[in-house]
Amino acid sequence: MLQQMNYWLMKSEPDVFSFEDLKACQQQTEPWDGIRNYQARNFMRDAMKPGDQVLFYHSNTNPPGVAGIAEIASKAYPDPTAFDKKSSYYDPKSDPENPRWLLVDVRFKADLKRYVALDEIKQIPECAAMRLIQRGNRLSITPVSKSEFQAIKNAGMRQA
DNA sequence: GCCAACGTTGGC
DNA sequence: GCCAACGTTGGC
Repeated sequence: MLQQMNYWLMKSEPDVFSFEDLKACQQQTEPWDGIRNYQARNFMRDAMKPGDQVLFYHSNTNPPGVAGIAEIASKAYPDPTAFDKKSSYYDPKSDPENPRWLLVDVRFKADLKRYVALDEIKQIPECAAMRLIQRGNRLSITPVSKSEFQAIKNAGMRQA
């Protein structure tokens, strides 16, 4: 049975974990830990599936933008950093018997020929409704439509 | 580094 | 259950 594929945009600060870092561990998967927002968690828990495609977005950098394509490599499972007192993601209110925070594994999927900066995304007509470009958006994981995903991927595959 | 926007917390 | 205070995000 052919399962419907979903598309996502996931933000990361490249100083912390960049697309190049993900690519460097190409054979392995990377746990997307530290998500401490219920909406983002619920997307992972309720809608993400292995094989879903991801726009890997660099935030808090100049310029912000989509750096490459990743893919979801696992279903959601408890985020161990929530129980690690030494982790900056430690959450004393997360009960190991009933974990509050989840993560998914992510892996490198494909390079783009070039970076697609936020300024350019704002100019793409297909992307006008994206949550990313709405004022005040802070959500680090957002669903994107197939046409939004394709429009950004196509832009990144065109030569600069 | 600034600051607007947003989510969460906790007193009441 | 309201809402002010607070901490965080992220573009600029």
